Amino acid sequence: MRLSRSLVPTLKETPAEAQIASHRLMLRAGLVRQTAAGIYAWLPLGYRVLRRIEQIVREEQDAAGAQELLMPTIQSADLWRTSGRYDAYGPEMLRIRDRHDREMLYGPTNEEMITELMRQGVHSYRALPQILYHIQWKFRDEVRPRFGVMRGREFLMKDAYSFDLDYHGAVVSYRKMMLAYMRTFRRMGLKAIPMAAESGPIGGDLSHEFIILAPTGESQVFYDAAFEEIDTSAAAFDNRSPADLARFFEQMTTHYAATDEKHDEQAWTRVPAHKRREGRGIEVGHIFYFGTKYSKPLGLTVAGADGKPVTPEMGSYGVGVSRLVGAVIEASHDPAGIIWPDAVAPYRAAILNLKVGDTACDALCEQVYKQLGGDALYDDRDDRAGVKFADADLLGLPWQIVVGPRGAAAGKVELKRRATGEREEIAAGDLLARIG
RNA sequence: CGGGGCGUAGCUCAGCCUGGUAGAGCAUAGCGUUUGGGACGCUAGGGCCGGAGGUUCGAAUCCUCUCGCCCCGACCA
Repeated sequence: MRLSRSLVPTLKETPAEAQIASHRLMLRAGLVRQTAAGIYAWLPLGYRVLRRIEQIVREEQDAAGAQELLMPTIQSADLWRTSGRYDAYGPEMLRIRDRHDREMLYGPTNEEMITELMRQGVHSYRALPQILYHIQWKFRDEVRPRFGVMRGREFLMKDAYSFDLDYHGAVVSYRKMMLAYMRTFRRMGLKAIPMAAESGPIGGDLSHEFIILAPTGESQVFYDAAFEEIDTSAAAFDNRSPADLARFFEQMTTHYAATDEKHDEQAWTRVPAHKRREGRGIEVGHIFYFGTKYSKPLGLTVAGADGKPVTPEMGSYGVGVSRLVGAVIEASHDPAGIIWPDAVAPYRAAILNLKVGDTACDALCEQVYKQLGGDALYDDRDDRAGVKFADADLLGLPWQIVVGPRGAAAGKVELKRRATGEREEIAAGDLLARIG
């Protein structure tokens, strides 16, 4: 992407409304623009990040055996009346009417719809278990949207739903998703800790919030350092093995972890002092088991092995995809700007042409840009070098390739690692090998 | 939904109290000088002062209503 012909409106000054680092940086780096309270347009650079995060979520869902589908944003009120939630949900649900005065709503979640789809298409115990998910925009009419995309009214969410024949099956699905979540967040360079959450009327211990650690997070969190040592890789746990999943779940739930709201001082003192960790956290995921809460009222049954109807046990699993963009920034930035983890960066590198119009500079930049196969943001603006350095730090791509008249003639560039600030001068020909 | 605040140029804001020619910095465009960490000079463009009503000879400024947005609290991926 050539910066001179791109919609990347960077701002030197901070817009007045931005209170937290990620919101400020997303606006300043030209990733998003607010279009209404809690509603954002994703500009080209921000959209690339959103898509990369979405793709990681998708790959880990697929790896867990979940099937992707896509349900609509608009739903009919009748469906929600069947579960009793049309009235129960309250003003947070955006209700609309079409031209025939039919009552519709902009979906805040999809339990009813997925259950109805299963009811229509699945009739035998042989078809279970299944986990289905989609990545779709949701709308929740928050009383007070804030913190940019961290708490927007319209947001992109991955929501998965599991259907099992019995409680034991549901537990396996639950653990499978928990493992997928740990892998998902790790791939984005985030440290996530599952913390026990309110499980609602069903009870039990099957509800966890995933909190990622970030210095500017909303809530104070307390956890056992043992979490940092758990290897969640595919080699450590096979997600097709119930025994592995049980072992994984055991490790995830025996150590202490709680947000300030649920912090238990007595349990905390039982954690060895050198293992106690405190920090700030952001909730980026929530999983829970809720039995037949929706399958029952919506009449979802399958024929069991004995021919008798069985009402499947369900669970649902959410990840705030658009929130993750903000969360990643909260976890990874410095005073100069964003520091994208390699896995989610919109481009691998920024190319800074320090003297546009200089034959050697221009030629070398073009050559490097071509070498990177377009996976670079080429700052070819006819501007002061200072602006380019400042913007490059603000945009936070993993690598900065500085091409100036001094080195260009000799085919040399300066390579800077954004995260560490390390610089080295290398031959342009060695670039690809160096930044792999 | 309770409490507080703000709407003036693309952005940050001054002007309002005490009514009288709509401003600054940054950004943008042109020319020139510049070019290794947010340059300098000159010039130019850009405003229904959120909207409607009222008071007044005259309203960005005073009054009423309205819309939008932000912050604190209760709630949430």
